[in-house]
Amino acid sequence: MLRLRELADHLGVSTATVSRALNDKPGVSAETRRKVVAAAQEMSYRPNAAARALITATTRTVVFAVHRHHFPLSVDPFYPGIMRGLEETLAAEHYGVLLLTLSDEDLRAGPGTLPVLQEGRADALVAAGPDIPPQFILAAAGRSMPVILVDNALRETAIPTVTADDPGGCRDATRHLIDIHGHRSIALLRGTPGWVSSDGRADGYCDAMKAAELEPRVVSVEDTTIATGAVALIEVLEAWPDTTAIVAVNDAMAIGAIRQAAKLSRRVPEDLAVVGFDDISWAALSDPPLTTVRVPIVQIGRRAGRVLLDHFEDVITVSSRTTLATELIVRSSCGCDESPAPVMNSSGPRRHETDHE
Amino acid sequence: MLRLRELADHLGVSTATVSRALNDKPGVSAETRRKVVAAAQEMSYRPNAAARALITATTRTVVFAVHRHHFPLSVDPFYPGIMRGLEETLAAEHYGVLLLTLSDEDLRAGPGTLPVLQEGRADALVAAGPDIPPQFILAAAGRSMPVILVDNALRETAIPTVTADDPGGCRDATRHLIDIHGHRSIALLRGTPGWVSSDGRADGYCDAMKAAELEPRVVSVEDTTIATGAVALIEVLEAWPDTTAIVAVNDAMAIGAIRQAAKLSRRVPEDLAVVGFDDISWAALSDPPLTTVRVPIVQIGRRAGRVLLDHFEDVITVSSRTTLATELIVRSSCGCDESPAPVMNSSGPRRHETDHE
DNA sequence: AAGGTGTTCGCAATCGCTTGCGCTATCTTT
DNA sequence: AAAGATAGCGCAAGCGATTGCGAACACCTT
Repeated sequence: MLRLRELADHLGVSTATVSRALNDKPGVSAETRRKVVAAAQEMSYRPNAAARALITATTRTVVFAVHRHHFPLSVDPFYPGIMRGLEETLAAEHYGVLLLTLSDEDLRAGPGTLPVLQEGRADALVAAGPDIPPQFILAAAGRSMPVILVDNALRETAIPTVTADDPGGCRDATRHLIDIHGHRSIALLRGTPGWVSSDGRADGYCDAMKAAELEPRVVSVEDTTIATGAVALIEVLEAWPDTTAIVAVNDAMAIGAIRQAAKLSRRVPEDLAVVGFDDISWAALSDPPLTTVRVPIVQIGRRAGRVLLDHFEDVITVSSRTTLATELIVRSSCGCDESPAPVMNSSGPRRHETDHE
Repeated sequence: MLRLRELADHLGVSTATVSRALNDKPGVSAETRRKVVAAAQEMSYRPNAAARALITATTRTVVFAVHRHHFPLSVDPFYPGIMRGLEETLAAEHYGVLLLTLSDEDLRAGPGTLPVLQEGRADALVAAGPDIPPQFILAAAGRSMPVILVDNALRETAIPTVTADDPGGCRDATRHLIDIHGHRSIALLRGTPGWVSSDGRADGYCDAMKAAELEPRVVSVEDTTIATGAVALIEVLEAWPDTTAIVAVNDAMAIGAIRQAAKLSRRVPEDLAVVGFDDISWAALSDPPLTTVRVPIVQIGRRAGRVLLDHFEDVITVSSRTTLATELIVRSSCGCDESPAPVMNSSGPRRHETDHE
């Protein structure tokens, strides 16, 4: 491998000059800079990352951390999609993304035991998903490593966050059932409380119901899978037999509900309208095709990347909580015969952010 | 951050001794070693990765490269699953895994333009998938960076490889249709020729057919999606209307075929038996549930990790081509009413490998 | 003509760790 | 008892980049 020294000797200048020329630092004449850049290009010189990292204390690497059981999710490549978005935008600036899958053990032991986070191998941590415990996140943030959360949020902290507009998306979906199809008896199938996405979606449902002066009907179950979706539907129909429409906090539960409805010989959407959330790839392929709320998975990752790049560029940000718009994807499981043009989330793209300096 | 120097001063020994003690190098008494290790633990000392990398010319990092459009695949988290397996086993030895998603442009330009591969930021490259062009792989391997291929292979090279037993799996699936269900008119739905997985699976199908003295019926289409599966089925039925069973090279095509069969009012499995390949999460959920061949996704990644670790441990390997066993998962789309115990791939786990030294 | 200002560039220190080599003390051998 | 072998440890030289500081030079200003 060609070293800086050799390039400098070849040009008859000092390493200092070459370094400054290549890094766009002042103190080099335009003429010299041109020559240096040309020679570097010509001889295909690449700076050694380790040497640079040693002195700049910066690695151009960020860690993407996610619960091991959720990468990928059994049913959907949600976090891989986010990671890909992150990698796309960071790679453009020559940053790399390290994957770190966390076992339950790791989460209990905290970030102190993870070499990747401890040996100065990364400049920042992107923690994905609501099941990374706050104490883990705070411990990582405490070690003066920038942390940013995706598909998660922590109240009472200044930790930057990128999420989808869960409340808005679920509000739109619920409203669609109320306004377009005239449903009055709409139940929510939700998962584990405490997860920000589930909570946000539940809030959106309740908002829409209350705005229409309807009584919310909520069933909570552990986990948000096809199996629990089926169970939740049974509970709903026992508690409120007159229910005509279902909002599920994710597509897996919605599909579970649809399958359970078939077993109970309730036709979807004639007897029971169903809408989901996420727009996983199989939503379009279920029978009937599932009306759902698309979350901009890759864009979440991209935006997280942008936030980080701003941070590295010394754009000092006091607080940064980004919410990305969702999109209602209308298919036939809600009773719409043919798909009209997609309806944008009424709240539109939003970014709550306070930039300073 | 605590430096080696400070630890050494604290103990009243030299940095050399501390370094040797911590790295299990000879030249330190058991007693001193004990003390050093204890103090390091106590003061939670972590070596600086950059400094170490600079002198050892080794980074404890490997790159996982995959085509950007395939991470994740639209329908299935195949490569994320492999990456997770890779990360799991490498993390145990304190190695990190960098994700690199390659655009078509990157693939054309070659590895020379990618900072992550050029700046000495990684010790090895794991290239995933059949659509990374040979020239790209060879160029990367040429730069004295170890390369290993997963879900791909290159003839006439010594590049280590980890793949699933595609021929074996497809042979088993085909045999199942012949031996258990007595089918004689079995067609193969296959995708783009040249992709090792597709080719291997097609070979396995042909082998089984020839062994039973049956005429192969093969339809090739571009791409292996639900849509092309449907198209391929139409072609099959036009060419051979008496076909009673279908082998598809992946589950997406199989599901496409099942859906198309429904449109043509052929019942599955009564009029047409269908088997797929991959066992994606939705195979069990399709209607009818899909008989398919499970490929050990995460294990492929794990094995790739092991091969790399061996390499880093200076286990010199002349050639290494690992084939992992698949498993036939019998569900009702092939005509089996209830699922018997899963049938192991008859070829069993195999590893063609020549270790030297 | 002397001094001031500004630009361009090189010297050398530094980042935190590893490791070859040499020194000392202890142990074994003849 | 002298000489050689061995083990344990420290000194100091790197690894390949970045960067503060001063030197050299050109160009103005008084």
